[in-house]
Amino acid sequence: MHFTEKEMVFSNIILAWYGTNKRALPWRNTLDPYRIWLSEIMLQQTRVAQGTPYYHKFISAFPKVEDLANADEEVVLKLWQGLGYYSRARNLHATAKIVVEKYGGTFPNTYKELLTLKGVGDYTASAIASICFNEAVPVVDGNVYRVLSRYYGIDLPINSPEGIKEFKKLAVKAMAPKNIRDYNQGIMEFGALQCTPQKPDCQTCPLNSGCIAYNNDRIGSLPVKLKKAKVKHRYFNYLVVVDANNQTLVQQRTGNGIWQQLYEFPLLESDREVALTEVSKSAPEILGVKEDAEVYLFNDKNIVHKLSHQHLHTKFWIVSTTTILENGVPLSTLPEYPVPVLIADFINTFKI
DNA sequence: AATGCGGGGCC
DNA sequence: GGCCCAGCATT
Repeated sequence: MHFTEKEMVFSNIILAWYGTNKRALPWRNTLDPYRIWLSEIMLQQTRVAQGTPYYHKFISAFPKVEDLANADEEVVLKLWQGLGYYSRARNLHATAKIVVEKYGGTFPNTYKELLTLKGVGDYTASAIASICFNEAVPVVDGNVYRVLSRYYGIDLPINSPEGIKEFKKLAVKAMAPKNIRDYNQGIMEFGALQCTPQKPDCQTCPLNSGCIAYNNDRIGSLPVKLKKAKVKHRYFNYLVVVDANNQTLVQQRTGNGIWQQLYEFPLLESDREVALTEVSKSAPEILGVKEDAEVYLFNDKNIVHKLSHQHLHTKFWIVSTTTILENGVPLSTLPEYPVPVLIADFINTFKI
């Protein structure tokens, strides 16, 4: 292996910077693969500040991987509620079961084997392998893309196949294989705290003299990222039925799309807004209640729930019926179901 | 090679 | 309103 001086300088500065600037995060006091894995899954596309409370909740509820494996999926999803990207929770649960059943409760200890686990891709396998087992594999996350693209002046789009390949190669060259555990965490921490997306602190940056972006006034234009698709607008009409026993109906989302396995009220989706008369006409049949049900709109203005690629224009319709629901659940039990934030917010404000 | 998948914080 | 966040799976 050959190291150029530039790469030695880079990794050494990252290591030195990390030594004096690293935060005391809850998963930094352990090398337990279970805890590292849990933290890494939670932090995928998620800020440390948002993920941290969930890490504590999960460690408290499931101290060992066996505890997680033995839990009901619904309990796992309920604890995950609000963190988003719910496939992570389902894959987390599935992987816990595999680790227990196939690996006897001990996580695999190589990048290659870790990569076979559900929800564990190149980044996460590298993170676990390097942090827990000192395997010399570089992590490439959003922070690393930003730091490398700026320091080395690389303008390949970080979300293009070619860019992903090139940055991975560069990451291999730039890393400190003998101190991979600290180097990997260090470059991410550096990206999170010093070389930030907006207004990086270049004045105090220990890498600024060798930083191509900084020295060519290109900080604001690196990294390069291809634009994503436009947001799609959807119109959700939730039918919140209330029967004479204060019961309502909920259902689990199945199939493809958002919020798989989470609960919601019976949903009437349309390509544009619908009026009270239309809802009044169709609600009884959808819900299986008498025609004389009374329908009124709960939220005067649309609630616009924003996801990355979708804006959900939502109305909650209260359907009051004298019918006693066969499959109804007490309104008081609604807080027990794993639901999307859109539904959780409604439940919190809907008090009869 | 593209697209879908959450929610929140910051500007 | 746009961007980004310790990315992954699917097509």
